Amino acid sequence: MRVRLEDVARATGVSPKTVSRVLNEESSVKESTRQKVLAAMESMNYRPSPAARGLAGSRSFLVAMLYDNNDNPASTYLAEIQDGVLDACDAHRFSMMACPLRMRGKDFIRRVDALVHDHHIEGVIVTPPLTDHAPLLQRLRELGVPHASISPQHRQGAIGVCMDEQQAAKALVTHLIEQGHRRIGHILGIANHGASRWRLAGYKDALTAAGLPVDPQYILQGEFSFGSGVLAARQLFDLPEHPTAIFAANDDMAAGVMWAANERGLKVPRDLSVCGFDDTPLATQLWPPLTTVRQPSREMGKLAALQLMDHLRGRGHGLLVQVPYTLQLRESTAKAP
Amino acid sequence: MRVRLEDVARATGVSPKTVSRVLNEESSVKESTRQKVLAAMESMNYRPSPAARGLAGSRSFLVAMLYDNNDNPASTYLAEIQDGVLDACDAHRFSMMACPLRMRGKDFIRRVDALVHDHHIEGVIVTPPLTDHAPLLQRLRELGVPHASISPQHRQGAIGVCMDEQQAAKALVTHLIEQGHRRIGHILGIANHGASRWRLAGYKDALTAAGLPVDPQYILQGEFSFGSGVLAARQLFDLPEHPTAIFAANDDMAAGVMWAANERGLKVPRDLSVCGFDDTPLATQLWPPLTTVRQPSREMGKLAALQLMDHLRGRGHGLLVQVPYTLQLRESTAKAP
DNA sequence: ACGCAAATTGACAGCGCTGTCATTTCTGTC
DNA sequence: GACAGAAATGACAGCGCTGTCAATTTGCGT
Repeated sequence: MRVRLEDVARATGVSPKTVSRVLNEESSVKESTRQKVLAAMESMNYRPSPAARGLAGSRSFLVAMLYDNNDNPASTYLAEIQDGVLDACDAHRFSMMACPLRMRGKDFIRRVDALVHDHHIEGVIVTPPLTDHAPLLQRLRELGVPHASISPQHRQGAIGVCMDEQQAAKALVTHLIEQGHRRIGHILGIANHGASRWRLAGYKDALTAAGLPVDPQYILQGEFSFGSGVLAARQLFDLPEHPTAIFAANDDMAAGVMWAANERGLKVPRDLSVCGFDDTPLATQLWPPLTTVRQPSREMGKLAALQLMDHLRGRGHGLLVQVPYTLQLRESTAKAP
Repeated sequence: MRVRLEDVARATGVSPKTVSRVLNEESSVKESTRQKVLAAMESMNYRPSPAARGLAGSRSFLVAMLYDNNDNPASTYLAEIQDGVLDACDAHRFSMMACPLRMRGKDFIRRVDALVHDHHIEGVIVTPPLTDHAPLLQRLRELGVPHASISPQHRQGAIGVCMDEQQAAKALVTHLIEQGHRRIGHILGIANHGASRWRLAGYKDALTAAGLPVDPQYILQGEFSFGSGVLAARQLFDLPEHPTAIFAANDDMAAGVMWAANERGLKVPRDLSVCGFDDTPLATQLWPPLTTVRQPSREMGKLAALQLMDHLRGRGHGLLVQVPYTLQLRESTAKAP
């Protein structure tokens, strides 16, 4: 009923083991044999059984994408990454399992153990903020499961993909300065997230490079959410000399800033320039459209998955590739009033 | 190295087969034996190997979530559904694979075949607009793979979850009418999507119930995207007697309407009331916040998955459960000018 | 043509579980 | 207390593939 490896072997006149070798792209198969087998597989529409492969060998052709759905950055971000990962997996005949994790208690590690143990997961894609969760990385190492990270903070020896967020933030704030802004507010993301750090660092770099002071009262804590953007913006507006521009560490908070500005009767960009980071769909759905930095999440997911699979296949050592950012200058920023 | 079923059997003093029976919750096991085995499993921290179970038996404890990532409704919608599905799977020791499908050509069906064949997928969660893709459903039937649908159009005998979108839309538009609006525009979603039909039907119902005419010039085609909302809104504004309220078939298009209103210098809600549908995060990130209908996507994903798994376990026949909607009246709607 | 190392290929067991069917142990009944 | 029939358990093969290691073929130098 099902075409088995043995059937292919019989049809080709070789042993099952040889077919297995072809299937697994082992090198010790004569090219002519390989071609014959490949042809037979094709014509018989043979599809190996992952269950059998998993049982017999060690491989499972399964990778897992780990994400934190509690301390969750915008869901579109993760959705795009997932899409990219699936895309790459597809191309390499891997399958992916999505695994939401809650970074709380020991249960967290248990889930990872269970996942790896039960499904023979071969590798893992780790997304922020899990990328720097020491116990997780530690456990993965113990389990011998390679992982590729997306935007990890510790890049030493990491494999995966990253972007120069600091440079991007600096470019963005520099743009504001060039527009004549001198009092520029910044709303931080969740503490300890790499994104928060890099974006703050870039903000400071830009100010310093322009000879402007870094004034702590213009830097407020946020947590990447729309609501936290609103709250922080209100505080900034309450300052005696309120900023003429605000750089929020992500688009959601920038949207919050614009919301708060509306509330105060401040017109964007006439009275206030606003910019964010990530270029989520939201950015172009706001009025006015938001100046931000495009982060190619989908592409990043794909690249990370490719790095991981290359590594698993033993080809290449697995690298941390860097993707370029793009400034998206839109109408939410303008010359200083 | 790994605790196997056999180990548990030895520890309990029964045959492997009996342990297997306990594992699979078969009924013909004496209660006292069952308890002993269960206790041993627990204390030995036994975890069955999905690969072996898949190979030997027919079960895989895997369900797939199928979605169309081309004709994609807002990604947050799918992300929330996925979260709900994963939640339910987790509770029933099932695993889930996310499967983006492109509804084009024969390749589409091939992918489904491959999925079911390769991974022994036991059941499928189908999301709109795949819920009414005849060839897909047909194939699933042929393959003998049960599926649960989320908001299917053909509810006859379907299992899954739905919401009375027509009633919800009617309630929403009725609210507009009560606010004094007489010229109410509607922007349609993608043709043939259930969501588009129901929301239009509800819109008409409300008008008719209030004795108002259904004027075709106020009903424009959209495609659920922000951009299509902008385009449709512009056309509505160009009408000699433009509407004082617009009901867009989803939040993204409603955001587009608000964008276009800004462009025209129309003040929402003073000059124009706008409402959407779905209550995506976007709804509260707009200024003013959007009046819409809350659709509990996460919950729906969870319920659909539960229905599917109940069905797979042979418990219950699998039902089409209906979830309640909630009107979210916010500041984007007000009395007619 | 002969010998030897390297390159290919194959035989066979077994991965951890479940299906099938046989066997044993209970029930309740007369 | 013996017996039919149901309830509970077990023996055994095998799911489709790969690891190990042995067997065979090939290529090449002399």
